[in-house]
Amino acid sequence: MPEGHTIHRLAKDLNRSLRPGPVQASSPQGPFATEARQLDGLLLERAHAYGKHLFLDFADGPTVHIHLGLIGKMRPKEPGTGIEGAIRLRLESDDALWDLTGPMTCALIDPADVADITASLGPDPLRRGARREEFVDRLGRRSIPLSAALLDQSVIAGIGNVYRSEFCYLVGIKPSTPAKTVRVEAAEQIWDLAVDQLRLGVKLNRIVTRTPSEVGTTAGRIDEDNRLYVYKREGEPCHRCGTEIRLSEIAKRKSWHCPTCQK
DNA sequence: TCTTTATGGTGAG
DNA sequence: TCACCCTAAAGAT
Repeated sequence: MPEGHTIHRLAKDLNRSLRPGPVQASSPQGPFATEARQLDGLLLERAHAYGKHLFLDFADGPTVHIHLGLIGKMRPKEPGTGIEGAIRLRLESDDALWDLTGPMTCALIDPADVADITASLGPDPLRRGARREEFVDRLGRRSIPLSAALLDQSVIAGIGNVYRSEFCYLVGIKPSTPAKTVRVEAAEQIWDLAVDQLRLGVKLNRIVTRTPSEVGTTAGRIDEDNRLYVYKREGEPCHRCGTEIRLSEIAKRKSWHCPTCQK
């Protein structure tokens, strides 16, 4: 479930559980075996995230660049767990074990590569120093639909298909609205939303856009089927006005909105 | 036991 | 614009 919040949360968890190491690295699946051997036994300097990109810096060694893509997962396992599934990279310390499966990217890179990657990205609302004006400016230059621009990682880094629909709903704008016609105040509102929502996403390790009182909890647990306003809810009534939520396709991905609440 | 879907992105034409 | 990459769980039959 990889949008930006997932990757930043991963970086946090990896820092906490694998640092400083030394870290044992292996690639049970095979394709990354040579690279894993290069990492084996090194100290993890730090894990950090930029948008949906995860970087693991090893002391006196390379950086591992991981992008989970649509189906990739990096999951903690109980130390001693056997090999199940197609594990591209396994990282182990004395008391932690992480398995990476199905990543779009898993490669060894150097600092220049890291710079190239981050330079290609728009501001990341989860990073300190990210500038709202930068986002507003980049959004204002795009004639594509707002919902498409929010998916464009060079406009804003870390937003994915869930957040884009939810943000359009929360600001009350139809997803197909050309990005450049969105008022500056609304663009600023979207950025502020992104900062708040992704931070909450990191904290909860899941996307929850509805307010706590709306979501409801059972014994302190979040009601999983009640976390979002529009995503994957086509045909169901809007939580606010009751109108049926509509599904459309924008930028080759599904997009949901309420035709009444979003004009 | 199939087929489909998924919170993503690249490269060729 | 399209084909394609990666994996696993959910849904359909």
